[in-house]
Amino acid sequence: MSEPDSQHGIAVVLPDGSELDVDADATVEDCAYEIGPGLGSDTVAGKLDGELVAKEASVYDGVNLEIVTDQSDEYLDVMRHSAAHTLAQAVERQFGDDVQLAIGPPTDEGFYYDFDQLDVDEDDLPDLEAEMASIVDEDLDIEREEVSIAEAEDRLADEPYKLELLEELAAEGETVTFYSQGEWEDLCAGPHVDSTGEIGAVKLLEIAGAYWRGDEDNPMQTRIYGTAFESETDLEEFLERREEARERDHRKIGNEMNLFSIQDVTGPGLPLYHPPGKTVLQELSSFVGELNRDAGYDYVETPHVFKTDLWHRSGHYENYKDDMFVFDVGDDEFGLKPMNCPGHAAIFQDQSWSYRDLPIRYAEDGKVYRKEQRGELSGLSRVWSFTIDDGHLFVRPDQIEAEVEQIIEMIFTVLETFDLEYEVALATRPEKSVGSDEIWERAESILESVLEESKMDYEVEHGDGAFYGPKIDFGFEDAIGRSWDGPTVQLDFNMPERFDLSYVGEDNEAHRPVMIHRGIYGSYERFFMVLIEHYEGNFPLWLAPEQLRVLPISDDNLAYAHEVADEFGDFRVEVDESDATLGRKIRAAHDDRVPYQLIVGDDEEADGTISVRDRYEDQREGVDLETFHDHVAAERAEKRTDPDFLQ
RNA sequence: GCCUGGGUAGCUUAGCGGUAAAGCGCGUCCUUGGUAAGGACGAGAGCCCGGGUUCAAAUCCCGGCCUAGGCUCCA
Repeated sequence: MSEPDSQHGIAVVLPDGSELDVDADATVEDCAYEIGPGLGSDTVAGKLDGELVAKEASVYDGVNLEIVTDQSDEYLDVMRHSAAHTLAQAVERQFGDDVQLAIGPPTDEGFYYDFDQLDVDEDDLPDLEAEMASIVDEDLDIEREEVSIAEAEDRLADEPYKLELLEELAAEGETVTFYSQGEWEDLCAGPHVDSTGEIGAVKLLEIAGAYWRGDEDNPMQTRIYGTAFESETDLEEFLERREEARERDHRKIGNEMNLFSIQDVTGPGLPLYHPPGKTVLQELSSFVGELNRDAGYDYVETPHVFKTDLWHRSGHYENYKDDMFVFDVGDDEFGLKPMNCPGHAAIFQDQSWSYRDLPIRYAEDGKVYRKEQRGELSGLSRVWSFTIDDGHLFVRPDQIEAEVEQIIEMIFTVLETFDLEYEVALATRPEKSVGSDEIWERAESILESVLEESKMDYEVEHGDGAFYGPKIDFGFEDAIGRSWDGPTVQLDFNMPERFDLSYVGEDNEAHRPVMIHRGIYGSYERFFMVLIEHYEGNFPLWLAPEQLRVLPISDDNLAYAHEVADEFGDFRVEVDESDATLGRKIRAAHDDRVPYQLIVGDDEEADGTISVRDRYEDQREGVDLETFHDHVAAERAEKRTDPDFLQ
């Protein structure tokens, strides 16, 4: 930092890297006015070293300052925060002061406010929206006020949750800030817009329960979700996008395409795969099977049920029992497997190994069972029974790096094949963990260097690793924006200890191998969900349950239609034999998301050709059977995303 | 598990105290039709389950099950 010009002045750093000299007691707003009066009057809030603050906040020497105006990306957050306040004000106007306030922040998509002692249901939302609209119409000034802790306690006497927050704030400083609008005020760090009139189009979306501070032992509060935009048009666009996302929901498409069902009689979270769905899963399995074979994996198979002796040994019984299905058979206790690793460790342990044998790589499409909380179950994304494309490697410490690299490469191959978007996180040592400092450090630095080499963006989640080792997680988002874990690579120093795994080293001594857990898809269920939503059910040819459909124009062409189908016998092909018009048959094929339709009428029959139509409504007539066969065979083999014969 | 919605025909939904509806799909027939819904007729519903209120319950009340969206955890 350069020395400020005036003796009592300080310098702040602007986004373009230039420095601005201001008085030592300057606020964000003062700085803005210093830059220009237009910017000064437009200032809504500021960002100090990336943290959103009120425009009244003081700046300090050397801070990176960004001015937030109604043109900034952050403006929506500020405005939504004010909308959350307005919601709370509307609630207290309609339900009285006995309602207790918790917190009300903006979120990625809108805002929420948590209340206690509030009995509200969805029928009340329109009234609350109307009340909010009238608060917006009243154009109440939103005023910021710094208040001593003592006075704040006084003002918040009947707000127990606010008092709890205040206790923590008291440890940080002498004063806190209040924001008021009209008759209503709230303990709040801000920032906010200047008046309720600046809040644009508001919509309340949902009521949900939420534990105070997310802790199950705390009281459950009533959370009202809403969103706000600057204009009605923006709001309508948002609602439309939300509706479109629902159209992509894998549960809806799964039902339409007869991929799977989850039925009351069979139990929750236990999906049944119908023939079309199983077809896709088999294709996925053989794809990863090829990768596994190329990478030197050996397939193994383990039962779904083991005596709990195994789970005691692995530590699952002690740490994971609540999530396991456990039952007695005679005098013995058994459990459905929640993970495949103990079974694989048991296979490894069953013989002696030389350092020359390692790495040993076991693979299994292993079905596991986890007793998740009922309220968490959802479609294929969270189920009780699911199949992991599991792999467990038993490696020497010096082999970790090469193996992790190979796994990451396999994961990339898969993600690129499907053209998926994902996020990557490196999870490091948690407080409670097993293994020496030395091996943790080595393991973490290996994972980190592999990530660095791969040149992908990733986040480090400190302390988020498993107790038995660090891991790299790949995450996906579903149609409605929730994120889910997919591919994963985990190092494990614990299981080898528990199973007393060893190999004989060059020195003729027993050594402890390191175990690597990895899933390329993660779970088939979740990956299937991601794919269904990613493609909106329009699977690439190689995955499509029905790849080709022959549509005869009239019954007279039925025999020829079957001849054509026979020519494509190495594909999943059907003939539409229904008594429907051609238009109807085309419509049905589109609805069923068949990649290619082969239309055959008298013309085609006469010269032994087909008319090829794809899911984009493009069509070519008089296509030679062999030409088309060569094309689709290549399209399938190369796992191309879109049917491209006509493109 | 907890909070707030929802559960009516194979699917999507209407009905919300008084004889169970519609569209799609399905079946039969007519039609043999050249590019995203040809026509007629028909079958198909313990209105999620159990209790209660009522002359009368799909509808109101209570309990359960399932489901959607949240909260904590996880592939």
